[in-house]
Amino acid sequence: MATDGIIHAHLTPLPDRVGVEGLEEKWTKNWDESQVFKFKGNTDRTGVYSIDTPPPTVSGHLHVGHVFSYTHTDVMARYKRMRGYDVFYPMGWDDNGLPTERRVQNYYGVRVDTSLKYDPAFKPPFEGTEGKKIEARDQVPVSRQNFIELCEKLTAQDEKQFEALWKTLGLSIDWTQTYHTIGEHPRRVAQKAFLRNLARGEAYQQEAPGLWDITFQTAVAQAELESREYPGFYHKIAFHAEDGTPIYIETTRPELLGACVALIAHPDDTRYQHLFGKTVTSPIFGVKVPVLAHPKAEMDKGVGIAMCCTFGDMVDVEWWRDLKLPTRSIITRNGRISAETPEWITSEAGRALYAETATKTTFSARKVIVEALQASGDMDGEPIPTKRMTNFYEKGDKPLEIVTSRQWYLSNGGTDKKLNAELLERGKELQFHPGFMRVRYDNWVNGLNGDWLVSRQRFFGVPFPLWYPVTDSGETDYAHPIVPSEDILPIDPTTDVPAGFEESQRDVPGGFTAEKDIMDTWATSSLTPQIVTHWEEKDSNGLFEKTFPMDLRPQGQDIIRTWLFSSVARAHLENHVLPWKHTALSGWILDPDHKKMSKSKGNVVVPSEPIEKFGADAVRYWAASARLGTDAAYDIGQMKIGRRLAIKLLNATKFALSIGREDENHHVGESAQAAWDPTKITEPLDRATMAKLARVVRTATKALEDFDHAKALETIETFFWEFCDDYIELVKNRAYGTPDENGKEPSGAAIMSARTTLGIGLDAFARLFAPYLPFSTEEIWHWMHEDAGSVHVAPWPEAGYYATIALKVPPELLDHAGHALAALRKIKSEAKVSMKTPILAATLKAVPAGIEHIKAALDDIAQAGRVTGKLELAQISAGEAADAGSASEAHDAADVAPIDDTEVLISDSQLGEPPVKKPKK
RNA sequence: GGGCGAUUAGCUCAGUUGGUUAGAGCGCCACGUUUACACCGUGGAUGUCGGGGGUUCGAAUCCCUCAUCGCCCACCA
Repeated sequence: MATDGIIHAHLTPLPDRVGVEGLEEKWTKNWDESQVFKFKGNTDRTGVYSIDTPPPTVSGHLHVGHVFSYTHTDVMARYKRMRGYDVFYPMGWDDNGLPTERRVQNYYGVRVDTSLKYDPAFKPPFEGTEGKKIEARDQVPVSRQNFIELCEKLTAQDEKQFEALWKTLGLSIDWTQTYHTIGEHPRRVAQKAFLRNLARGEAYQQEAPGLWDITFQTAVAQAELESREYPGFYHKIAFHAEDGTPIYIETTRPELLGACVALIAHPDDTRYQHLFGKTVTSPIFGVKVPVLAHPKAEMDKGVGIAMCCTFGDMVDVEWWRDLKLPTRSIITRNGRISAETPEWITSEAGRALYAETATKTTFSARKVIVEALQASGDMDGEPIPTKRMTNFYEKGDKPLEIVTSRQWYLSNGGTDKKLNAELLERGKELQFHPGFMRVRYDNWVNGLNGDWLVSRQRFFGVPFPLWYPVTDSGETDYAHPIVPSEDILPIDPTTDVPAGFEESQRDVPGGFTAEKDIMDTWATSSLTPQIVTHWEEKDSNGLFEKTFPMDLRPQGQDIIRTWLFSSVARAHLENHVLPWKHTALSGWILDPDHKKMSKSKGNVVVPSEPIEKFGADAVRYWAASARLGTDAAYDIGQMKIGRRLAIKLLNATKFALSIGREDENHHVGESAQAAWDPTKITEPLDRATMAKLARVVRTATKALEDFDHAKALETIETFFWEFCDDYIELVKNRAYGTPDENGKEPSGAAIMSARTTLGIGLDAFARLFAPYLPFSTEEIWHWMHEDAGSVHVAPWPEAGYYATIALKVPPELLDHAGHALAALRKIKSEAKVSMKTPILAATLKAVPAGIEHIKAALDDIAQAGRVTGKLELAQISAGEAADAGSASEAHDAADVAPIDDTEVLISDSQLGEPPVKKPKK
């Protein structure tokens, strides 16, 4: 826009008939070529808006829920771009972790073996076996590096597909900034950040009992837990006091009887006071265990006294730690009872029973023990079925066991109260949208019960960049890890050799050995702000300083405890800042029956389907209609409305542009120049329309600043329909220059005023709708501004500009004029005649201000309503009308209707003859 | 058990610091080919604001309570 406020338009030929088909392809190609969404990086941090995009998992398919939340982000990105920000909007792909590992295994028929060397000539045994599982015995072992290469190969195909879909949806991503989480750069960042944590003492290793998944054979972090209902049985079992009295306990896990180290009751429990400090004997096994008191024992649960085993659950761990109990572990890492009979079971009967359970699964072992207890009479009654909540690994399907192992931990405020308080403080600093989502963060941080367990006993992922010395006697010296220098990262310790050693010294006394564990996938994902901004990267070119800390983290509400929290923790420890100012949480997508969409329910909608059917703008409209944090139903109806809106926008713009052309002695279909000079807007109705536009721009802008994209859309959309239904209808004749009933033509100034208002109005709508309907707005933008570049880098409309045009004319003038027209239309609608039917006479009634407004637009109203005779005006007050309505039913129906200040009533109307229908051509 | 959110027309949802007689779209009904739009236009009908209690001149809105739904956390004897 020029400084004189004149909007110069270069009008291109218009189509005879408009449609939304094909716009995605046309403009996606154009945007690719012109690189409108490329981050420029030529301003400082204040001119940049940076977005930490969630990298979708590239295994499998996207579903329509992705479309939903990514559209929310894209609306914001496009809005900020139009506000003049250099928007930094990268896309990542998450291909680090179990889903990808399993997929690559099945697709290529390979599995990782960290003992193998990298083979550059490796060819996988299978290719493209999607869908059918390759049995483990048919999988060929490969080195980690080979596995990563296969993963990159496979995901590259998916990424292409995903990228195409995102582009079709109109996401304004800078595709030159793409990353994937197992890629070299993210691996380097993850390892470097870990080494920094290690150097500062925030990363440490510990041998401790912890939750363990027996299927995946790995330790699991608190954040990856999921409680699920799991069926079990209560067994009432008798221990025996020294005098032989049975002491009954209740347990759901009798198979752990052999691992029992104590019985525990609450210190205040009078029933067991006499037993504290004494020992009891376990049934059959005959092992003596102490009866102890601990406040964590609950008097009203079961019989009030519990068997403490190492380890049945996390409370056992607490008791074991607090009461310094011995470790008597009988469950192995694969979830089976260990083969060797433990030395603490000494009785013959006990050892025989144990041998019977050895190497059995917990399920089978339980059966053996229960039968034995029933036979010996130590079980009271039958097992009572129960459903209890049990911890599962979120990706696993067997309950977690507790085993003791050496693991790496990262401080996250789970043990350090000061850090915990600092992280809570960061949570307060972060602006959550919607705000109530903050409590989920607070709940999580307050409920942490240990540091972040980051090591996983898996093979695919980012390796810990560590080796350990092997002593001369062949022991691994975990206490003195060997670290690489930062400049050689990323490394794989199973194939790379630490400085000062040679490959021949691997795993030999006096040499070194690799840390074979990999990091939790969140250990990489938690660093996406550092990854995308090229923290500490040589090729950064100052990118980090221009983009970090970032502005926005959009993400799902389900991963506040993982992705959001761990990112905050990492940035706090490494950069001493919050990684972003805002976080935007989208809701769930529910199917039309309000069930959450998920693969297992089989109700997932593939996003390409609705995009193809209704158009990308329509699907975006549906997504953008839902506020942040609010669940939304998959709603085809809403998409149809979006499609209708886009088509309406095309048609209204076509009209506004075609009508302006005749003035230039041009016909529709030809190019033309136009200059929409705001000083040419002189008619009160036109000014009122600009006044309302100013108000709409102000409201929409404020809503977008508050991350309320849905409210902004609603505001813009409502006014757009008013603009079409009322304003355009009112000024159509004037804009055409149509003479009135008396043959009087509108003045040139009046014609120009209408045409300019139409032009400036539609120019504004193109820009206001641009974040929501990027394709149709780009189409119309190019109809009116052929050489002006993309609407998506055009400036966002400013309320002040339109307010200046409006001068002091109030927006209510448009409302009154619109309601007056509606009143005239109602006469015809109720008489069931064509809108072309002339009105011979009518009286319009409105509040005094309304009368003034109607007078100011009377010619337009009369002509739009085809009033050929006298149009009278009569003043009423809102109060009068309401009183009249309730006091008497003798009034005209219209008088009884409740009115507000902008309502216009009608009476004494008289219709003429409907026009004769013209025969069809 | 603790917490968060929701409950408004047949459906999907707005409803601001409490303020006249609670709104929109879809769907429904009726009418209308009108030189932007039949992928359309015009007009109309539609409510125990989940229940109960309270504060107030006045409550969809604030407080208490109950119910239902969704989610988060805790609960493994």
